[in-house]
Amino acid sequence: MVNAIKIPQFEVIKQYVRGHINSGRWAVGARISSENELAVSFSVSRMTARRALQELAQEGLLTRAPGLGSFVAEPVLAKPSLEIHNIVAIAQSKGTYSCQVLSLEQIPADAELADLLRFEIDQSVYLARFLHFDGSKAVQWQEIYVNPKVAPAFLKQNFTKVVPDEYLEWIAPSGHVHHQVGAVLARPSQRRALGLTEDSQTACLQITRVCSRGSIVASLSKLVHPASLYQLGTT
Amino acid sequence: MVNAIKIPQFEVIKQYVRGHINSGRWAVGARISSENELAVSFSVSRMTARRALQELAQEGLLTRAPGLGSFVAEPVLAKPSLEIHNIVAIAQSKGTYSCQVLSLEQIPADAELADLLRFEIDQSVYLARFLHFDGSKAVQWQEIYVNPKVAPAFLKQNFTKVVPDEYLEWIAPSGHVHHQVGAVLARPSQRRALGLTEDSQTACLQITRVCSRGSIVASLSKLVHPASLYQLGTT
DNA sequence: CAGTGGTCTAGACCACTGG
DNA sequence: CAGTGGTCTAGACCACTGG
Repeated sequence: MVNAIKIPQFEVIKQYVRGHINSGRWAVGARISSENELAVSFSVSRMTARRALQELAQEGLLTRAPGLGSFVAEPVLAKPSLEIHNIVAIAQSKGTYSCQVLSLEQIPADAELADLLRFEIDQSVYLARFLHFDGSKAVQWQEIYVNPKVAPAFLKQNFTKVVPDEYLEWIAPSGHVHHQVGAVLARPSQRRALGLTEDSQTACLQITRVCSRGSIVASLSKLVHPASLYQLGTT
Repeated sequence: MVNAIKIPQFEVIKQYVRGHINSGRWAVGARISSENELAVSFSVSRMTARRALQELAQEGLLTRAPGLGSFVAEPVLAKPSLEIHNIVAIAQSKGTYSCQVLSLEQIPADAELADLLRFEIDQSVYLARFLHFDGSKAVQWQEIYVNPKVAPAFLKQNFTKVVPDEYLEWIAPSGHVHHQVGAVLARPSQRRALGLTEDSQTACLQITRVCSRGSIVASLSKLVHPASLYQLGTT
């Protein structure tokens, strides 16, 4: 006996059921054997058969209903999703991160901004622009609007030592973060900052990030990345 | 007694443990009560206490190890992810979808394409270009390379009646789908097809999608969307 | 060694569904 | 009504970890 790894009984039953579903022997919507039937077939207790079906239900292969039975679930093609990897965090972990402060100011919110931040019009907002580097390469242009009530000392920070987003997360952990991804053309100032020369390079991925807690918006960032440097991927 | 909904015992224990973790009374990494201890404390059987801890472990709040115990897990901030919503499927469900075939051809794979498709160089590949409409508006430009071995009859389909991707999924269900999102500038032909006039509108979101099964690549699509029409979002 | 979590049993009671 | 899944019990044996 080489490598006699013990396979749990509930796993055997799961494989059996999975096999019948994947091969199509049990059609979508069809009722499958009950816990009791499986328990008898496999000579196990009901709790063991139950565990198999339960886990398959949690994996989305089965639907179960008291009084009715277990049914082959509609095959839900795993909805593809993209991880947003933070290019700044990556540079930091490599130790090659640096940040250039382009501007720090306090402005009154115009109508559009007030709407986005759930502010009153003309309420004062911090506006900062940063250029984030990985080594000598500018990888992200950031424009961030900050709620002064959440981070009153924001403009006084030394952003060559503290990453803006980390500072905000530190003093006011955000409950919800909303992301939106789109494509934009680099504006001339952005093009210069990011070192984009040819017209063909000016396509940028823009991530709009809103950090909020409850009904209070803490910050809104626009992150612009040269398309040549930044891609979102999945499998 | 109004609305005396029965709360299962394992749920009570889960709430108890969750409370101690969220409030910080049990620090990250700390060992928590064992199954046996909880069973005694709550006057339940070990299987019930076990279920509570097991489910919390699956939710990522606990780490468990035989012989050692259960520990408060590192709080993993839910990594933000983007759903890729299929603009074509949306138009279909609205009943306003239509498709225009721009080209259908068979070409030999050049070096780059052969690499992407895991093909031999000069092996024959189907290449098709489509323009997908939602009503009278062109919402997606698609360029798709198809493996003739997977879908030999691909070029003979009537794509005003069948969506290319659905046809492929139908005759050869793909095991893995890989997506990549980037920003591109619309090429002149794409700009014309998508009805983009001003230069400022030519920023496009491009999704590269590779469908494969095992080591065989079935198709590779480049989907180009005007940035004004297509955004990816999350919460 | 005593304690941990992982698997498993043979029972039990329950609310619920269909015929 | 008999059957279903949901909850629960009081036992059991196991491989594993630390002291």
